[in-house]
Amino acid sequence: MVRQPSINAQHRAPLSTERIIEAALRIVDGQGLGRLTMRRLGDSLEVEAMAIYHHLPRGKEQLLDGLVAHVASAPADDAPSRRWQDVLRGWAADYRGRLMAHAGVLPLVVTRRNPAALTATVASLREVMRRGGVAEDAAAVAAHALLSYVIGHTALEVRGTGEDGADRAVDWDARFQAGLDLLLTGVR
Amino acid sequence: MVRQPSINAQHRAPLSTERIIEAALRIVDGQGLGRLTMRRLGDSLEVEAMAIYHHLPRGKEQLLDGLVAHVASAPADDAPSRRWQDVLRGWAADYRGRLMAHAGVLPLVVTRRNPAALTATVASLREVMRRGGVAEDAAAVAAHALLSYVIGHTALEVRGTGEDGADRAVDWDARFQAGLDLLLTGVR
DNA sequence: ACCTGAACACCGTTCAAGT
DNA sequence: ACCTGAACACCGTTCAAGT
Repeated sequence: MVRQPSINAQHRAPLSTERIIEAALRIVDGQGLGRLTMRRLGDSLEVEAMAIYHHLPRGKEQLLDGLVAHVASAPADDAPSRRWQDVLRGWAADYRGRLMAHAGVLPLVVTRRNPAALTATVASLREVMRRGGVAEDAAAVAAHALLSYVIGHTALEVRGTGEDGADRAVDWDARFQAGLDLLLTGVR
Repeated sequence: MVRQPSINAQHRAPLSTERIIEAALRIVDGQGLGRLTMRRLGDSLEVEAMAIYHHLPRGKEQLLDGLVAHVASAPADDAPSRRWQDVLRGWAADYRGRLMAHAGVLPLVVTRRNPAALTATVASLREVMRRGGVAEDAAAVAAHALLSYVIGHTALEVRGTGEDGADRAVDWDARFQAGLDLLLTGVR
């Protein structure tokens, strides 16, 4: 008889860092960070948990770093035709949406020691302002303040921190925009 | 023979929620959030881990909520003699110091569903501005933006996200102040 | 090279029992 | 009322082994 490859291994996309991160993100988004487990992650990839270590030798640490990199690294794309204020407003809206869509990784974004992702993002903001004619120092300050604001706002929004008294609900979209304007109008 | 109380139980301060939270904070500050364990916490209180459940029936969830409440609930104290801008500047400096001193709980502050602590804080900021003559809506927006900025900034600072290029180090104090001014000068 | 299976040292939490 | 001890179901990770 001709040898048959095992059914399990057949036509199964081979494991890759990319696929692992995506599966992990799916678990975090769907069930929360607390349920992201090496064993559960293995299950969802139809593989034993230990197979993951072949692709991520540093284990769960590396997995979490990968999630941060995947979510938090989103530089502004500078279109020369638009005013820098509008470019930053567009970026801020996108970034907020991104963080809200993956709220489970927010605690990781906030404390993982993974400079690369956020540093690239903050650098892109600074560059947008520089090209728009903002002075070096002011651009550096505003870039940091802007990213800080967006991250902090998302943290408050995701927790629903904001009843004005007890009954009046918060219009998060409006509040986000208003706070953003507060910041941007100060920049020269 | 007269009965002797057991040596272990003698002259030992009885367990209390307060003492448990403080011990937990000591572990988080000294060793990091990842090393906060019910068993280790028990050890540091010279008690079996399971004794903690008598005071915190909801277990570790309740413990983490307690840490957030302890660290994140720090309203501004309004001194009528000072300008509201200076009151907020003082509060911001304190709050930043507080979060930096307990950086390990930052991920909890950012995502735990515990409105009370942050809501009280944001309400106090709004009140300071209201009494300073800022309009209702503007005060609500600015209060949220201010807390968002301070939390976000601390998150970036604690991670050291900010090399301007590769070599130039960031003066976090100066940057924090400058970003704060950016925000406050926009408020009327 | 890539994955598995068994094993180890640890978790959070329950439950019955002690005082 | 307050704490203990044993137990349970789960973790992350190692290591030798399979193909």
